[in-house]
Amino acid sequence: MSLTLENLNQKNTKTLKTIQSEVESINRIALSVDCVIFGFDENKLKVLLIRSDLRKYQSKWSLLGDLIHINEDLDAAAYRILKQRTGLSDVYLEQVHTFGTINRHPAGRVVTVAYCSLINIQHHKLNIFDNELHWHDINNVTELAFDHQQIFDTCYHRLQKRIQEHPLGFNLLPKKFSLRELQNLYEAILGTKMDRRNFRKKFFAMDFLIDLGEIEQDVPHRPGKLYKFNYGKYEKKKKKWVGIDF
Amino acid sequence: MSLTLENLNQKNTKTLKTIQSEVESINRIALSVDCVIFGFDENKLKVLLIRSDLRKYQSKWSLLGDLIHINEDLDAAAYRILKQRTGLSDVYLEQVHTFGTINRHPAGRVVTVAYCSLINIQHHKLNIFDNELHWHDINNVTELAFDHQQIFDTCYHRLQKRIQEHPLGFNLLPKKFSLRELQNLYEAILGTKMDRRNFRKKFFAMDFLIDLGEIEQDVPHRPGKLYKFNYGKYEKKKKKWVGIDF
DNA sequence: ACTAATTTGTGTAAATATTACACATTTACT
DNA sequence: AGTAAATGTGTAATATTTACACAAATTAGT
Repeated sequence: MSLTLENLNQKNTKTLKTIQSEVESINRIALSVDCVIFGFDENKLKVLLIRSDLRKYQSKWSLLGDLIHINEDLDAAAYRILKQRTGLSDVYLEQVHTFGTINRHPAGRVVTVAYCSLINIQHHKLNIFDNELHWHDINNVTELAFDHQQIFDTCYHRLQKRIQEHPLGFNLLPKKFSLRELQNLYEAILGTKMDRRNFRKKFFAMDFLIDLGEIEQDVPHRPGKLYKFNYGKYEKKKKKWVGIDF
Repeated sequence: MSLTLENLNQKNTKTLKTIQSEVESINRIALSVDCVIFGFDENKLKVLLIRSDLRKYQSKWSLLGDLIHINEDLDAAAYRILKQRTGLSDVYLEQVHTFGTINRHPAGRVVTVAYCSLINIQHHKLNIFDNELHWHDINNVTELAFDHQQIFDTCYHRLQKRIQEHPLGFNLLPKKFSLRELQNLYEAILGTKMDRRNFRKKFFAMDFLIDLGEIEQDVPHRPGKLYKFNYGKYEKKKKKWVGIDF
């Protein structure tokens, strides 16, 4: 498109009153939040799904979502919706992306803000099971309702990126974990296999793991040492700078 | 917070009709887009700002924003608003983050979706100058209207990260550029100084620069060679994988 | 108590990437 | 012709990444 008369002639300054009237009337849109909650169990990455609220769509799984209230902070809405749907609190939610194509929702114009989180399934027991809430292996997530597949994919890619740059993974493990568990986690999330010796060398070189002087129990083979993550040291030493790399 | 009776008793399933009525009435919110348009000129990173539409706030600069229409895709709204405010089209906009605290806007509840872009100031001449639209050196961006400082900061950090991982910077340079111009760009955006020899080595090793066999004109010193970026080769060879690093 | 199966724990050499650093060359200007 | 300014280039030291193999610890089965 090129420059049009409409653009040239339009005077963009508006009064507060004009804007107030626009805000109060013609341009209001329903806003929702959808939460993509990742967890890790049995060496598989999982995600929490429910049957859609819309009975019409209950043959498909959907993300945890609801409309946000007009007098509610966006982040607060995300926490409220998560709690309402799952009973979970004390979970850190990160905003990922906002999806706003016109026809994404069958009930009308609804723009949705996607949030995602990573939790330890053992530490965060679900308290509410409405709409068949339960964990799904991410490799079986397919044909979600509405545009939820796209939202899920976006959040999953974000997760893959973030876990390489931040120590998110430790949230998904028991408080005391072995290096094998840590590697299984990375392999599950990144969908790849890694060399065991190099993986260990990498983490030992970072020097953020504390050897607890304990070993795994009840494993049918040589038990591994248990570690915990040194968040304090990480906060002090974390990378300020990376280089140009593409 | 722990589990409450309210949570246990709430039945989360709703009918389509219930949702439709929520979408159509109580929960509608004004949505806006704000654009953070970065450009590069005179070895400085710049950003496009206007005086706020609200006369009351016209002593402060603000981002390019407007309300989105109820029947308009979110991305389309961003492009429309950019065009309306600046006359610019053919500019790639990337969504960055959505800001939704209750009192962020004086005209009422307005949730805003921030988009950002990087353009070559020479290639994209502005056609509209309402509200004193013009380029500001990013080092002089301070005290923006509303929460626009926060939005700007978020977009600037995103830019700093993305330019290290993707070849965005070439959009900001002339079609033919010298390595010094490229380095100035990176130094301006990242706010740092780099070693000239190592910078060159890095880019030559990537092997995405095409030597045009031409040299700079009208420089008061030895002219540098001119290059262009090989987008085709980049698309084929670009990094699929990075490692764990934090 | 022995054996088999499984997984942990460890080291090194080669290749690659990063860093710090200095001087001769080219051009415009006077 | 001389000066000022920026370009273009190389190397040695260090750090990081990669590929790769074998002994030790434990359980389960006999």
